[in-house]
Amino acid sequence: MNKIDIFKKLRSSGLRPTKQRVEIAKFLFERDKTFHFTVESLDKLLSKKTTSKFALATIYNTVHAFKNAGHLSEVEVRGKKTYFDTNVTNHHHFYDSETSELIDIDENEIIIQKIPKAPNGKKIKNVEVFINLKN
Amino acid sequence: MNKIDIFKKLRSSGLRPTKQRVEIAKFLFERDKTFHFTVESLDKLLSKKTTSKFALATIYNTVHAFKNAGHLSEVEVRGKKTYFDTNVTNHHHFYDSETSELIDIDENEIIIQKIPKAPNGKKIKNVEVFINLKN
DNA sequence: TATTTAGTTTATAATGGTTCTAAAGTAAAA
DNA sequence: TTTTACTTTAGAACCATTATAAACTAAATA
Repeated sequence: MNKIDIFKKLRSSGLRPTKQRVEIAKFLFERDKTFHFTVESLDKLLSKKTTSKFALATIYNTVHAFKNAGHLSEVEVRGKKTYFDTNVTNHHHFYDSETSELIDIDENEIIIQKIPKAPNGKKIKNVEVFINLKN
Repeated sequence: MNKIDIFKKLRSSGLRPTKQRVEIAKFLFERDKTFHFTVESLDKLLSKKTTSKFALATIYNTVHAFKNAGHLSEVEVRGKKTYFDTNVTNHHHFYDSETSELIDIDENEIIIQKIPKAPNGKKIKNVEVFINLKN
């Protein structure tokens, strides 16, 4: 994803391509593989990999803006911090609590044969499978 | 579950049956159905249903002691608060984000036909299925 | 291009759930 | 009954996250 595409991605989401957003977007989206992070880890990585400085609040703002625009998804992981994922398709996760590492599982790698009906008046929005790992 | 059983339950977990623990245990475990709660909701319910007073720290301490003893499980729900569950068997959940309500799904109500292998050197500890509901 | 306007970044304060602390209290052992 | 070890408690501390409001900047307007 080149700079023009980054600009397009931001503009089409109603986000001004500011210096900070462009740099964070480049860092997050110019990748082949899915990337998982917390705001804290992203902050550390950004200060290593770039020369710019980012206020912590800006990282929070930007990550939320990207999430609201559908460019990031939030993954529920036991613990205090919120994890984000550059993979925004429906998919599942392995979680290794030893290393706090998430690994994506493609939607079609899991087939559920039997599932209960949703309770009265409710519908199923989505199904998340979370596989905890051990050594 | 009568008072003697509550005492046994506590004693066998190495927990002194103090006034507070017994009252909280009675409230949590003398039920037919699974009960889901957060520390906040438990605090409110206890102050309604009992005449005793409990320091918030005591509720935290007690809930963690019960969890460590295997009498409660923790459920991962998107959001800030930690949810607990009196159902400590392997099972799954519906979650209704409109009402913040959890509903248990018995383990055998979900059959997974296909599942990926665990990554190199790792094993699968457990599989959690979380079904988000909508109206 | 200069000016205005609306959106953005920033440092810092505030928030809120949870954990820590250490003093007072209580159950169990001696 | 005395001692010991564990527990409760109120309040402080913690820490991830959100709010605030002043300084800044991109984009629109003139």
